[in-house]
Amino acid sequence: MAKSLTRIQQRNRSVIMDAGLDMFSQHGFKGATLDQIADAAGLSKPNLLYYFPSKEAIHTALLERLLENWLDPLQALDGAGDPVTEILAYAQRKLKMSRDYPRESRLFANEILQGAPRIKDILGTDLKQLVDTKADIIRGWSATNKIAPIDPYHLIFSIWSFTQHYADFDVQVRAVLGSDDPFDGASAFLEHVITRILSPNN
Amino acid sequence: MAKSLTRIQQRNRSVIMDAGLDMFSQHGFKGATLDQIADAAGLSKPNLLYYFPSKEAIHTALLERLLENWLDPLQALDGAGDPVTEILAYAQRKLKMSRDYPRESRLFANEILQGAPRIKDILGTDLKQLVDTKADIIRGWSATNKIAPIDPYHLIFSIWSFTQHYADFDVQVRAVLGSDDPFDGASAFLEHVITRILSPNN
DNA sequence: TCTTGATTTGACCAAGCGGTCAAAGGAACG
DNA sequence: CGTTCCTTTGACCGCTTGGTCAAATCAAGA
Repeated sequence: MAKSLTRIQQRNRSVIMDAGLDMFSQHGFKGATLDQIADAAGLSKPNLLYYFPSKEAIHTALLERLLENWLDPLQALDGAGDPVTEILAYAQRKLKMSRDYPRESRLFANEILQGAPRIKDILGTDLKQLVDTKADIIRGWSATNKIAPIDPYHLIFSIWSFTQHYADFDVQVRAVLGSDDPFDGASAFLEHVITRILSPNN
Repeated sequence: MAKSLTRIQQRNRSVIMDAGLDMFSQHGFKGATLDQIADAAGLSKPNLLYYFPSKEAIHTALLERLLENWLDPLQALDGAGDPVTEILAYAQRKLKMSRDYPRESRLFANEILQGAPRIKDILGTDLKQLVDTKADIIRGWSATNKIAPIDPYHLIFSIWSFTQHYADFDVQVRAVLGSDDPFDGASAFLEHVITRILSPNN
């Protein structure tokens, strides 16, 4: 199926999705126009619609591709590993995603901000199930005193919010810090805070 | 000046701004339409434009009103108070704003996500200056060992991101937690984490 | 070279959009 | 009751937008 695509088709679909990601992540779904996307992709608008049947289709394709990898960092959290190391590594993976894929993060943020009309069901099923599973693991670690007692759900929310903040609120962060790369500082802060919160000595 | 407004003018401007806040915070600037806003306000579109000269004007008025109070919680952080108490109280004030004014938070989030085209200058001046001032205070507390050493900027970012998360990503939070009110849990988490991070015993 | 299917485009369309305007309807006050 | 100013509206306009279509161009194999 996927192999039946021409080289030209592969290239153009890829170029279009990249241009669409630029526009949708920056202007939101309604704010982005097909003309902008076509222009950014270096194609005419009818030509763009030869590869994707509609604006909606581009957006859907982007969202689907995003969701394939969006949960990977949390999925990789290993209940058999060292608790503090695992949670810290998870947070760092998430921060790295904000650094390497800020557009994807903003695409996701736009979708959630608008009430997640296209992925609300996934949030309530796949995402909730995954978080429940990992929260159980963390709760277990707390119960056996391998980490300090803590609410696992809000811990996960705090990791999400903090790491995504550097992608979604990039402009604000750089306005305050003076446009130096904030990620190294964020990474160090993350390590310091998480180890301090979770270390079970008391 | 402001007193020269009729009762009807006051009421309608207020109703329009409320409807505009609903729409802009949910759909973004481009995603919201004058017809939607007029409809939500219970007015005809020309009537709406009798009170505000343009869609842009409604949006600007909302942003200006927002910015009047947006920085208050941080402004109130008192360098003469007890360090941990002050920072914790600041975070709780910020969380309360997410609880009481989620639409304002989302309006702000939309603006920042899109690159802050209308308030970027404020971020680099007023906001930066305020943050610098308060960061100095926090750094001072760290230096004199009244709180544990910590990067004040990323501490502030973490408070922003965590507290605003419950307004901006409300749908996701409720999808995971099952639509129970998340704010009490968030508040307890905040208190626990901040005291633990900042307590200078070591 | 010819044919076939993939690719590209200029011209076009209908709907939705922000915004205008002249005229009608109300409210307050003498 | 009449005047004046505030308020409201239906009809309309020009522009942008997502999307269509027939025709032109191109690529590749027989």
